Amino acid sequence: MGATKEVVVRLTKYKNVLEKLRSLGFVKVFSDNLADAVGVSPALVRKDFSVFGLTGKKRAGYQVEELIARLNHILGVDEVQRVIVVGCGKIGTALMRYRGFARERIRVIAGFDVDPAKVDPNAPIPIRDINELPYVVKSEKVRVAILAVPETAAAQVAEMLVSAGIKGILNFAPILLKGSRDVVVQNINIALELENLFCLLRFAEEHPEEERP
Amino acid sequence: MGATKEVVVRLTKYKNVLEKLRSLGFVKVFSDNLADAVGVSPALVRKDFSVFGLTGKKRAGYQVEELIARLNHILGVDEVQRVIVVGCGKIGTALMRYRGFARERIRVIAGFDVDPAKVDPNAPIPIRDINELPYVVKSEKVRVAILAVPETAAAQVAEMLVSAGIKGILNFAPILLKGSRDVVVQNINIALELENLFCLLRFAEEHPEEERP
DNA sequence: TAGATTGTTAATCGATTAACAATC
DNA sequence: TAGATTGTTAATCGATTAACAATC
Repeated sequence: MGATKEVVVRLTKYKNVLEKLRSLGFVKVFSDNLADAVGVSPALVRKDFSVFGLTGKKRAGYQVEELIARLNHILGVDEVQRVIVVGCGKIGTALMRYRGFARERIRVIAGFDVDPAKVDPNAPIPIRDINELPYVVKSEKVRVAILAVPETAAAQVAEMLVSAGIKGILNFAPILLKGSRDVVVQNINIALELENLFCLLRFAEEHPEEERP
Repeated sequence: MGATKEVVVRLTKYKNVLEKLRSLGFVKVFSDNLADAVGVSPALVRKDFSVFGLTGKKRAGYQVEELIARLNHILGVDEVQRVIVVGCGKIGTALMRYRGFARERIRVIAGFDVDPAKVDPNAPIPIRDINELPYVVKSEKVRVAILAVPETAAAQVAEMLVSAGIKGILNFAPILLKGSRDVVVQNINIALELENLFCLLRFAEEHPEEERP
């Protein structure tokens, strides 16, 4: 069994590197090159590929173009991925307009907020009342939501998302949401990441000889 | 050797749970409780604690108050942690005012941008010209920076940060920055997280019997 | 051909867990 | 005391890597 979270994360990284190589005019690539770029061992690159039946040619490496196409297929990003942003505070609004999404074929189709003052159905990316969420999710067949509400509302809104039929949540609220059989959750806790950074820093300073994680 | 990134991440999670338990009036806690809250095994909680010499009492568990104090000390968050935000676009500005930081004793002391129109040294959190960065980092002894510049500028600005003496970078730019002996890097690639989410979702749908990562 | 690189197997490594003696 | 929980050891598990035969 290969499709662990770690493998998926690496496949996505390989793909991103490959796209950069392609834009530089590369036609073929060796496991060695990808390993260096992503920071893993060449053996792991080949192993990851073999799990998904991605093959190369001995001595000739892998075809960049073909590899990208097949990775896109495996990763299911052949087509545009549609998401909604729930909570249009500062973080939410920034995410709605985040430029990095377009390049990855991710499109934010709507934002939602409880505050009537924020609602604006005619904006380029409409902001709608949160009560309309279940209806929109159903009619637009949205499967993934970005959750950017305050901590106090997070658990409750998350439940609402799940019962509306959302299958994946990228959670920016500073609370550890747990996945279930009904929903996959990815938590991004910014303050926690910073805390960890300070902490890793301290350990790095105390034990300068050890290698970096 | 225990202080891997994973252990540090878990210690921070334990601490956050403990703070919530404390606010609920808990005085003692068992490894079992913490394990459930964080989603790991009780044995792992005890192991993590023993690595850092955190001991409890058999049958009486751990003292919440004391445990928090000692975790804070171990994690080095006894005092206020000061950071700067580099790049004051939408994400950067949102991060400068992020409420989640205050609770974790993280303070953004300044923002930096290349755009003179954004510079505002008299704002509550001043925004300064990026050329002043090396000076500010030195005089204010800043060790950690949040990088929120566009992809095209990221590598170059990161180098500038390192030569200015920054020791830790939380990178929001959609580029995989690598750490070195001089700097610890934590990458948060929002688009990549979303892509992974879509992908995990697909695998979860194809293999409904398997457990969640 | 000689040399290089893949695909895969077996070995290694590290992290997690089961289990249990100690003991409150 | 009996029962419960810690702290730790040994076993397990899974992921990574080393190594090498196949072969281009």
